[in-house]
Amino acid sequence: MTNSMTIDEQLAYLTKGCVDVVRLSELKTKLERGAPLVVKVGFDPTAPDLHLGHTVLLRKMKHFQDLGHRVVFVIGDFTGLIGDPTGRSKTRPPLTPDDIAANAETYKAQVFKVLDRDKTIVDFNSRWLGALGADGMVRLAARYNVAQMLERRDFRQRFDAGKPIAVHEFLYPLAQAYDSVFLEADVELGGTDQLFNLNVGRDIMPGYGLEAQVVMTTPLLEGLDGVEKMSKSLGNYIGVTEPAGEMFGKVMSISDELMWRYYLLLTDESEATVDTLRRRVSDGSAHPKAAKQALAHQIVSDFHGAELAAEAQAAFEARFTRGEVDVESLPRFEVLVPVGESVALARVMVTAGLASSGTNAAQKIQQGGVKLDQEKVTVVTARVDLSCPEFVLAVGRRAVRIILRPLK
RNA sequence: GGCGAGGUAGCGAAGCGGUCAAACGCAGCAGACUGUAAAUCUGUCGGCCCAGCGCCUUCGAAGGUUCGAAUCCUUCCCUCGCCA
Repeated sequence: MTNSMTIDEQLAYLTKGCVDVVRLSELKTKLERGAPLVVKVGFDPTAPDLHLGHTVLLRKMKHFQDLGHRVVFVIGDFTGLIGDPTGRSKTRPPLTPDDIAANAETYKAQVFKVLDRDKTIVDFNSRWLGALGADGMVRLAARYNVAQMLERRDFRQRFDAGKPIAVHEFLYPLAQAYDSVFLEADVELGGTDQLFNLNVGRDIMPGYGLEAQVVMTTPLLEGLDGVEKMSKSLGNYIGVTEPAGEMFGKVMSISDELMWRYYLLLTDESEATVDTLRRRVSDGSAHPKAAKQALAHQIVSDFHGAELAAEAQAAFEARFTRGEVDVESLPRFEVLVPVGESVALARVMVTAGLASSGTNAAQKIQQGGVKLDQEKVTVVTARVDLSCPEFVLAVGRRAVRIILRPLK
């Protein structure tokens, strides 16, 4: 891949999807030298449960690996003590060394689904920041001034509003910057919210006799809703450890518009390729569903391999396009029924989590959304008993397998 | 500490003595349409069941007035503005 690409092609590949590149000319110069670049990226040591939003950055790291560069994955176990003030003021509970080690392992398990394990160096910044000592820290702090710190919007706003800024918060960007000094980074990558911190590294490196690093940021990926950023707490995410079928289905559920963003940020397709496909869809020569399936296939392949991706696609087609139900794969719920008696279907729906209450269940039945073994249920007061001990209960798009067990 | 405004269902926001389980919007859910979606349209959106136009519990909390209160009175709690 490396050999065949011109410098301009490499630049296009590496900057695809990036929001900031400071500066492009410097990146070009570095690439022209032909030597592998040191590409550094810092990560929080907090418990990582990665979703596709995180992989935008990981994928960018991989792009550098593809071109033969050295990627250093820095786990910020030292900076974790400070707590990054970027993500608003949420105090982090201090992590024990055991926690950090465990989290690092979790990272590795997930991160190497995208990154090339053999080309990735994992390091901990306590290794050099811990060794810096108080005097080293003072000398580091001397290289930056308060006016520079206040360029950061977050600090500026709090300063102007008279809200407290703890002194150690200033140390966070500095410590992160020192990571770049120690590693002699050529490039540092991060999310757009990291731009300030990354630039601090740029600023102080020349003072250590180093060439300033190039700073590149990747955008926040929108979640399944297409509006909010992808996040676990908003429930609009696709986790990297999710089963292939889940993942495929979730990708298929995004809007057509959002699909192009995912194409750009979650695949290795070039911008030109994506644009072409987009044009073909809008002029009708390609089907949007086919395009989205191809996207889902690519994404699922990254995490589960092409074979499972193909299976997921086949299952999706069967389930949604042809309306088949794979009984075996449905979640099962057991319901106890007293011998000789019956149970209201509405109650069963609640037990299986298909309705929030009996009233809610009754409404769904009235609205024609409930099917028992493919038969639409129309009677609100329908009951089930042991004469039919097993059936598929479907409510809207969701279906579960109900198994009745005799009680006593 | 002083003055003012307010607390209504997941959120936003009406209601200000009966016809209020509470308008309306958003979110949610179900149906139609479809490509799985989006958009659109329809319905629904406190709970219980023997499903009637039945019953129970709601409008910051506790008391009170009244045949009857989310709506009036009292006390308390909390939030938000403004002044110190």
